[in-house]
Amino acid sequence: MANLDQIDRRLLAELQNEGRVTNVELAHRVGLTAPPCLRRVRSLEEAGVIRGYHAELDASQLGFAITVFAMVSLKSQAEEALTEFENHMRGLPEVREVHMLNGEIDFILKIVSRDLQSFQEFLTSKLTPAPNVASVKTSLTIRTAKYQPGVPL
Amino acid sequence: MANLDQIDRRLLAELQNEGRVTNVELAHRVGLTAPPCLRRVRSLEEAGVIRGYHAELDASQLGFAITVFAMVSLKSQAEEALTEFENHMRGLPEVREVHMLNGEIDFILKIVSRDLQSFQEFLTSKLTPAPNVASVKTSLTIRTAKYQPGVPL
DNA sequence: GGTGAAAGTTTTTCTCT
DNA sequence: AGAGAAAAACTTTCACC
Repeated sequence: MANLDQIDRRLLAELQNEGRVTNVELAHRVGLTAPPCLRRVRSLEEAGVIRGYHAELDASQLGFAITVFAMVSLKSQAEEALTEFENHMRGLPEVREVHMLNGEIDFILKIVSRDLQSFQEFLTSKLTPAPNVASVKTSLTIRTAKYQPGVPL
Repeated sequence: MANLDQIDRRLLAELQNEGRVTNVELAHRVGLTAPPCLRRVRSLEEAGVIRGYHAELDASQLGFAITVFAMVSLKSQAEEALTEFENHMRGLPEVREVHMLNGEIDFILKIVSRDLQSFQEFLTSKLTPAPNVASVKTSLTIRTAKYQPGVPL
């Protein structure tokens, strides 16, 4: 775990909220001048504390009306079976997130599709037949009331 | 839904993957010069197709070891009860995502905490006593095998 | 680890097509 | 809408504290 001071934390909080803020503005907000601020950002990127930057897009305006959470149980929980399933999921573009959980459900997936039809097609032809799958329960997202990716800095 | 051509889609795909790419580089990748490329990006921001930019941070390096999915059922599904619950959740920084679902479970929440103790504290003192909550089932994330926020452009 | 100034890029505006 | 040139702003390096 990286050694981070208060300035680093504020800097990361700013970048998490506003990933394209300019370095001068960022420096100003955290009380530094531009060069040391940039050095800190670069070093946080190097260290992998900052994993990358992403534009957040409006799925519905792009024609992706359907967001689904799928709870998946596997037939075997052997490490080999788990990683085979994970690798398979990495190859499916509709599957945006794969989280391995404790308890009854082995994985929760976040799936984004254009419409119900293409989701059903995906479910029956791609997800259910994936290696080791015992059961899949899906829930449609009616609406997303809060979406603040990241950590509560 | 916005009128988007192929150039817009490629541009959005690039920004979703690499949110801090420079405008000149972005222009080059989509086959434009810088000025029209910037005009397109600004207009997509204006239209809300681009909702914002975020740095993706490594939660564990920042001392947030615990990611939990909580499945919440409410006592009432009247719209007023739903929005009251949602508004309450918006005020809790540990709760990063709130998705309303169809079926048995009313909401799925993504919660990020520093450790098990602070999560338990949060669960018993903040989440379970929230207005209208009938039941909460939580699952700890063992590992996240895929995390590609956004849409499959 | 921070500062100030200078050099190199990039963003942004303007004008033209 | 897109292109090229010019102005403004930002990033990045350097020498110094």
